[in-house]
Amino acid sequence: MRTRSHTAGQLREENTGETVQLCGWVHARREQSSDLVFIDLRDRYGITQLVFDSEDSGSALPPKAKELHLEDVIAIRGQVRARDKANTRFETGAVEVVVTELQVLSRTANPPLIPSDEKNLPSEEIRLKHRYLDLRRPKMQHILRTRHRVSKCARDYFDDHGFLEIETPNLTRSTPEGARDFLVPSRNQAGMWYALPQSPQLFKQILMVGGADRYLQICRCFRDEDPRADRQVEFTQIDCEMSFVDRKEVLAIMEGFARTLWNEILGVDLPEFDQITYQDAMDRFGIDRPDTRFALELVDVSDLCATTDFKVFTEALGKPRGVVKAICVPGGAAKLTRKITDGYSKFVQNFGAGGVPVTKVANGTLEAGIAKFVEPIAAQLIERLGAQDGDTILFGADTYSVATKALGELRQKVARDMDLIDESKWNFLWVVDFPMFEWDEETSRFYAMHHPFTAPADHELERFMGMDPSDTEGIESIVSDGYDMVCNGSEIGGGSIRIHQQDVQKKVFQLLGISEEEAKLKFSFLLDALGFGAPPHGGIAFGLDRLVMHLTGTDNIRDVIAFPKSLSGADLMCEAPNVVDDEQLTELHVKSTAKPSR
RNA sequence: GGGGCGGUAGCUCAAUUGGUUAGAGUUCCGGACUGUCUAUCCGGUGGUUGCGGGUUCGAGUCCCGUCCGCCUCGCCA
Repeated sequence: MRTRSHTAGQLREENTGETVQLCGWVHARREQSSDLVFIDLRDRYGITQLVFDSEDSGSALPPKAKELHLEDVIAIRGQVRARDKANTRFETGAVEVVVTELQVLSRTANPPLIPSDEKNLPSEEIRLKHRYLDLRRPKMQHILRTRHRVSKCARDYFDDHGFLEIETPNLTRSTPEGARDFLVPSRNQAGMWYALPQSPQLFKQILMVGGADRYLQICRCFRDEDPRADRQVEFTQIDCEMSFVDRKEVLAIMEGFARTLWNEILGVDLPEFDQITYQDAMDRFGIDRPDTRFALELVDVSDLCATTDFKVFTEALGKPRGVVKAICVPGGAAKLTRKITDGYSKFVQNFGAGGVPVTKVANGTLEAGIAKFVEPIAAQLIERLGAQDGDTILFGADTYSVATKALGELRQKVARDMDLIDESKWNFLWVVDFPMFEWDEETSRFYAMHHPFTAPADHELERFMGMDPSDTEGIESIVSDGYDMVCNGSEIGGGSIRIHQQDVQKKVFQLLGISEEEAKLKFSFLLDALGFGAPPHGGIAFGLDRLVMHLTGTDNIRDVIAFPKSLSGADLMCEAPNVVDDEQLTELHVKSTAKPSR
């Protein structure tokens, strides 16, 4: 007995009287007496109650049932019977199966994780180590199923729109820029290395040159950087690219995908996505992926504060690109205690700011905190912020980038503290008009904000091609044709219209300080391809893991990956990474320089 | 690489100011009970307090080091 006639989620009242055969795990055991035992049988499809009853079956089955442990694997034969009182927790709750035959297919040791115990979820360390037990939990089964449905929805939607699914290599070459690569030594070519792809970016562009026209791939990407709650070293993209399109057309297709997905999985009809420019997002929200489920917008009050004698403000405004910005927190006076706002000062220090000057609105003017310093501009501040009695005003004063970033992060923290986030909302938006380049202080050079293959916006092309590499202000101001899809403050997709002209691509390399020789050495395949008739093209990559996180309501990326890695990049179940034999290393022409400590 | 939190029974947690034999729930083991719903009731087993040092009459508790997990800054074109 190792096959089944039905799954554990299948039986209904109309099956009453049928003789059935079921297989699965012992989810719960309720021993009513030595002659009456209930077992909840679980498989991927659901849970069915089994009854072992000596009166009904006339057999000695109940004593055998008593020997069953949670998570034993069993097969049973029995008769479906309607129940007097249905159990509404299970889809099969209207019936039960009176067992006449029982076979234990597999015993279990005392498990460190009990899938039916929803109250005492073991530590994540144990969940990861015994992943096969964790995956049995109904919640994890739901996530796995949702992830499958998202992949299927992507394939169906893009197939409907003419996209071809095409695979690209996982063993590829390392290219400069971007994240740290995972490397694979070559056996055949001593001293040479493959790199695992950070994304199939160049391959998908070359597929466009190859005439694929519309491409889709659900592909694994690898970036050897420290993980976060929403980031893994190994993650999955829904990667798309289209030929002969402009930004408008790409956004329409991709927005259509997100809308289809949310409808398919959640039954939610999303409204048309808002668009916001990068500059606007930074000015108003202090972040390039604003969460618009709440207001608390950043307001520039530099001009007002310049007239005060408050040293924190005047010193900030004396810096290059110095600003003073403020957030008005409605009703903050009652909830944001001195202790909390002191904590905010500490919080923003994580982002390089000195602290958070605070004041409150009362009786139509400002009181407490830095009120005495801003007294002369109190009326104007209140008016510009639209503040009312009982509000708290939080300031950020520093260079534009520091003040903006600190207040942007603070804005989100305050929203959580004040419970201002409506969790039922789905606020999607496109962030557009990113800068092409970003200055890096440490290395004193420009980097591509998105990646070096992003095209300048159409109206910028002439200015871009004439740009002098020494004109840092000019370079910084060039707007690209890149875009991000943002959902509730989380970036779920990003892409751009790509460069399809060789001379434009060469100009990007020039402005990035990549010499012609280096460009030829590292990117000749791309430059060559662009020289043989490349169609205008653009695309996007969605973070599949993050989409599933949103659709299943988890804030932990490990929950949506069957076999995820810990923060140190370890697979706690199979214990990767691990040592290898010396012979393997020799064959690969590799010698470790690690100290033999462990 | 930096900052923070955590590691005590198979699992989830507790243990006062450093002080008696490290407790409870659950799993597991044994028993009672014929309609349970993660059943209930009675009894029992179960501990290298992550690991290594140190301080002390005495350390789960304090100190130093180290490993692991989580959150986070840097990083993530």
